[in-house]
Amino acid sequence: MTTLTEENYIKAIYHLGKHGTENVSTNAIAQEMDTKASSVTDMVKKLAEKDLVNYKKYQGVSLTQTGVLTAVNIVRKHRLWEVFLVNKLNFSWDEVHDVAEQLEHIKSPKLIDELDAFLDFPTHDPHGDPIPDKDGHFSKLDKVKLSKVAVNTTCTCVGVDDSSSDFLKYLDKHNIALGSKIKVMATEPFDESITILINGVHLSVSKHVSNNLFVRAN
Amino acid sequence: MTTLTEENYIKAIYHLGKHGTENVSTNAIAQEMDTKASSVTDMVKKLAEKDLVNYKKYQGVSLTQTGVLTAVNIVRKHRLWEVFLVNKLNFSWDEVHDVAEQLEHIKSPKLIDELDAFLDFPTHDPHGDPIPDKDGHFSKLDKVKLSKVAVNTTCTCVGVDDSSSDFLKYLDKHNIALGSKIKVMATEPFDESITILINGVHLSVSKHVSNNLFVRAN
DNA sequence: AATAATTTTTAGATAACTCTAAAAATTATT
DNA sequence: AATAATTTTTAGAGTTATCTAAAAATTATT
Repeated sequence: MTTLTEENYIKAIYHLGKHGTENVSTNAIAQEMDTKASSVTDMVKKLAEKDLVNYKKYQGVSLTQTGVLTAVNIVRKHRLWEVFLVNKLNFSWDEVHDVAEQLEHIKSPKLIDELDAFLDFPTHDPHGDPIPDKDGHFSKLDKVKLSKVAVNTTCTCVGVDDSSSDFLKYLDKHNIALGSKIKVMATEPFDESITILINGVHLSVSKHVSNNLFVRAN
Repeated sequence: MTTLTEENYIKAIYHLGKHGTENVSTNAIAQEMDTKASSVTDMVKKLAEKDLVNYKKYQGVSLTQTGVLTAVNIVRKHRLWEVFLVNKLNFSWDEVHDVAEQLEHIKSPKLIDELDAFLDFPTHDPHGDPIPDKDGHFSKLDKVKLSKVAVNTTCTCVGVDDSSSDFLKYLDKHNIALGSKIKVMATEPFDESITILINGVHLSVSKHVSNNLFVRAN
């Protein structure tokens, strides 16, 4: 059994080291977790004894296979709860994080499987990040910035990078929401704005918008 | 802010001492929490310093006003989560407790208010126990055993006392579920069985059944 | 009312996680 | 390659919550 603290360390190592595969430095973890390097060393030793991380003095840490599995499971829980909060409880995209950080540590396999089914097996969270399935596999389709989508392609809005309330208000105003279908009609090399078709309406959006809106191919 | 452990102690005192008003002995708390009396003394001192309990050496503890409020809030969260698990995630009445024990400690006022609304402001949990509202007020209507209901009265099934799978299967078989309307038709003094009307069907149920089924007047 | 039994508290220790300050190792600079 | 700067680890200590064993207070029994 992993404690709450252990889980948070594993999560940090997972996120800092490209899914836990790369070596992560003690200081990087300390910064991410808002703690001291000496505390990290202590905990990393403990995690190494539990076979959750690979650790050699002064060489940094990476996750073992078990460690990755643990991390992916936490990510799965975190993202499913985010979907629940946004889709069912009227949370906005930028309100969910703190609560999901708490909910992700609830231990009950049945709970998370039933939640998954209740939410209709979502593949991505409200920020457009993929939700791993029960076996830890991620959907192949990755989110991309709208600005990278080729002309004449249709895609689905799956998240934002800039989550400032100004930006979210702008999206609201133009009926751009999670799940909206967007077709890229034309690009304007001059100012890098693009014209999109959304809800049957043509709309010109600036470079800032297309760079901060995540979409997924269909 | 209360820690998880503090919250569990407060909950125990609340349940043992008739909503925290009566004095509770150190040993009783120790037994309830599966810990040692000396640990209880230590924690109770800490809670007293935080003004959550009234404590005089060798005299037992009761909850202060703040303590009761804290306890009621935890009860509210616990019971709302139970409703969620049963009504939305296909948990059975007897599977919910352990998970709800974890979920009740999640800290987010918005979460619990939205959950309340999402569940349509339930007044009772799957065991028939009342859910306090935001201000800590309980519904006046209390659950009673079916055996206490007067002939010719209609009531609603709100919970069970015996939650053995045999009993739950029996209820299932006769279409007795949470929310079922039950009218008491006749009582049989001879073996204390009673005849009820449920889903338009007359059914004779034994003393055991009527003593382990909780209902509420309409 | 004195003694026995029980309950509760205190004292001292342990485990998990954290910290500060100093030492050791690594990396960067000249 | 030697020295400086940085990073990482160790050593020792604090906090929270727990425990065992012994002391103190309360309650029950004779």
